[in-house]
Amino acid sequence: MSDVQAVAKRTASEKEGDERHEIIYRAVSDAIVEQRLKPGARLREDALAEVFAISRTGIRKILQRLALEQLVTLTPRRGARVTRPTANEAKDVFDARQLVECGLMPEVARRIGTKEAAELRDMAHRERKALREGQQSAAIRLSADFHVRLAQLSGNATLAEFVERLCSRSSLILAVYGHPGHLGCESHDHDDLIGYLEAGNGERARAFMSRHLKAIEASLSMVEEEDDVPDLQDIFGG
Amino acid sequence: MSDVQAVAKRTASEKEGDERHEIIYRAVSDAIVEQRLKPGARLREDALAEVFAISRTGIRKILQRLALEQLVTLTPRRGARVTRPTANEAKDVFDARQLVECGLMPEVARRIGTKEAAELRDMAHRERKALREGQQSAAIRLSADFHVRLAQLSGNATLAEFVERLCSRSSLILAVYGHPGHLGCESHDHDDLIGYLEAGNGERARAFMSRHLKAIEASLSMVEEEDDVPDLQDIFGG
DNA sequence: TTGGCTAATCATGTATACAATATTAATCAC
DNA sequence: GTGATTAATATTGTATACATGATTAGCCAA
Repeated sequence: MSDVQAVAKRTASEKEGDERHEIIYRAVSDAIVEQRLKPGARLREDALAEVFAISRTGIRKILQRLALEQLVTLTPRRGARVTRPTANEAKDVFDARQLVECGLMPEVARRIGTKEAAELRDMAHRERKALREGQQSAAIRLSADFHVRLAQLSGNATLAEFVERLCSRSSLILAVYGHPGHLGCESHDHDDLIGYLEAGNGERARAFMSRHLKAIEASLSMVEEEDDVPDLQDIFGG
Repeated sequence: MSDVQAVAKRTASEKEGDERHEIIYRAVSDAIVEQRLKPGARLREDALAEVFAISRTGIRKILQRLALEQLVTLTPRRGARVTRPTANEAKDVFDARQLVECGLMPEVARRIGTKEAAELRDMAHRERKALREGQQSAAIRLSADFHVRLAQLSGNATLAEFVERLCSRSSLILAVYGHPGHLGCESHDHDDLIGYLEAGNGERARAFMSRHLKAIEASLSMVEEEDDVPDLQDIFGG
């Protein structure tokens, strides 16, 4: 039995039965966000059902949830694949982040305390460490978690959940359009941001977050790779 | 069979088979948004399965989708009910609308054309008509649709979908905390807004939308009714 | 009547069986 | 060898059966 199975079963017996689904959902979701499952990867129901030792019924429920969060794409009778975001979707996601994440900064600056700031600093620290040590997946996750935690500090659960979705999708976007090895967020950006927030300077934090997000978006190479019916004439010079 | 034929056939079958679920989903979703199904109403799987003549499997899929959109609340082993939003959730939803809908106005003002403005005017017109004629459900739907259509005009599908969710939840909030007969949106607000947008005055539109949303929120009576263990001493004067 | 116990009923959670469809492999004609 | 046609295989879609847990009803005792 794999680790994932063991964890799922143990927790199931300890907690209530419904918790198992949540764990499996997180396992798949994490794998996608951390880019261990890459965009375009096929997710067969049977295979997942075997890996997690539950029936296809439970897997389908989880796949549908992931589909509504736009992490996987469900094509009727052709199954599930990890979503490959289009250039348009990427633009929408980053525009949305500009509007929401920047808009939240003043409120976060008002609410943040020394404890929360310390927690954020710790996350930023671990992110840099993961980057230095070449732990790509951990770094990606910590970067996304940082932005989500920030949004949660606004106290608005609805907006925080929305930001969480946007960050997950951003991870997919980076996987498709980002340069390998280059994570979206610059090393010290997050630390600088915490400084402005802790100083209560909401407007400064807002402006910095705006630049931060623009920098990430600018680092992408937005070329739609057309993997269906490539024009050979065009490629090999007709 | 050629590729083109295969694609054509697949697309055809998609429209047939999967469309039924979508129709049923809309039927339930509409009933909730239009307040024909009121917050707290029980949604039994068997009953729904019988009404729509499909098996419980399909119903569960739909209920789970509605649960993720927070229109229904799924309690393990106790089934589904139309969500009864808390006061906190209501505040979060309207704060989110302030941030997002207002933030979109400048872009909408830039993009709106005469055709789009006419469409919006027609919706506003039909909304007023429905209100006059006492068609509560129709008025609620048209009001929500107006806000959603507006968000769609921004060109950002991600944000538009988010606004759609917020408007659906707002309908639930109005059902619980609103005064009966008094719809959230004032009669001529929507028309005024279109005027600002068509004039290309994004900032004016933004400010107006802000006041508009604040007015709706202010019209609510935010008293959490405790339906479990009501204090009889308190109620009947101890 | 109130309180607590047990049994019966009902509703949901899960797995599995079967049907429908897509994909792949094999065959044949040109 | 290329292309088309058919057979096979694989994979998802749907319904149903059974298990599990919740609610209600009935009963008896205090």
